[in-house]
Amino acid sequence: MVHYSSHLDDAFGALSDATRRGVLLQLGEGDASISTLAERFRMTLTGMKKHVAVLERAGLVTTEKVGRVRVCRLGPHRLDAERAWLDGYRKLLDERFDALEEVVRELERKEDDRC
Amino acid sequence: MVHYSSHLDDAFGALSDATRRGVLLQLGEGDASISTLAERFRMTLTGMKKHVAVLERAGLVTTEKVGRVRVCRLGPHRLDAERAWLDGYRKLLDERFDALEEVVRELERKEDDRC
DNA sequence: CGAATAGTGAACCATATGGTTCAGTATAGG
DNA sequence: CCTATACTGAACCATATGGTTCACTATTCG
Repeated sequence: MVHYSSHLDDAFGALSDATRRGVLLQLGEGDASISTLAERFRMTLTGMKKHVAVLERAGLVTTEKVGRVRVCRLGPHRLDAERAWLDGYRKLLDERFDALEEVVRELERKEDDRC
Repeated sequence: MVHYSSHLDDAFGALSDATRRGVLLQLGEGDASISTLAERFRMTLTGMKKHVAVLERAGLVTTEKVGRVRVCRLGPHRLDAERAWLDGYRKLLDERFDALEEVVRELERKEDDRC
């Protein structure tokens, strides 16, 4: 079964791992090589390379091979769409909550009528 | 290898699938049964139940068995921590960008001195 | 040149997703 | 009571994660 992953899928998926979130914060301090990242997160080069690949696919990180070193830096993705989704969801929750409140008020009003 | 998943892991993981995001938006319109959701997203009951289980583990959905129907509704999780993470990341990006600008300005100043 | 360093790729392993089918259980309703 | 409905659980399948080791390549540097 082929899986068509959207931008949101990739980004949220990339953020769903503590190591990858840590790598992003680390790269915020400055560019780093695979080795540096691997050492800091106590992992093999190969393991870290896979994480970087996931981040790269999501557009969160770009890499460039300089000599024998692969330099990793933060990519252009600012997670705007993801933030927008969360905002929309919060608005939805608020509306839903308001609707429930309305129902409660309605019930209370009827209750008052009965008395 | 035991995997200790954090709250952020679970939430971002739950959001990394279009069907699950759709289910959340759908539940924003009102509570729904597994059958209703399965039909709307053209999936078997079993498949939908698994998605709901993931959303439930993330605290985004709560369910209640009423007779033979399992009613799904939006849970208490407002994704505040996830939004905060995205905000922090954006701030990090801005700071990093500012730092790069500073470097560029510095280089330009030296260039001017040389001339 | 030769050795140490940095990365790469294949292979392997365990678990989680994202689905399915199929066989069962529980309940609503005539 | 009987049947249709709604869900549940086990089993299965393919792919993605999250790791590892090991063999290999490419580069730097003395």
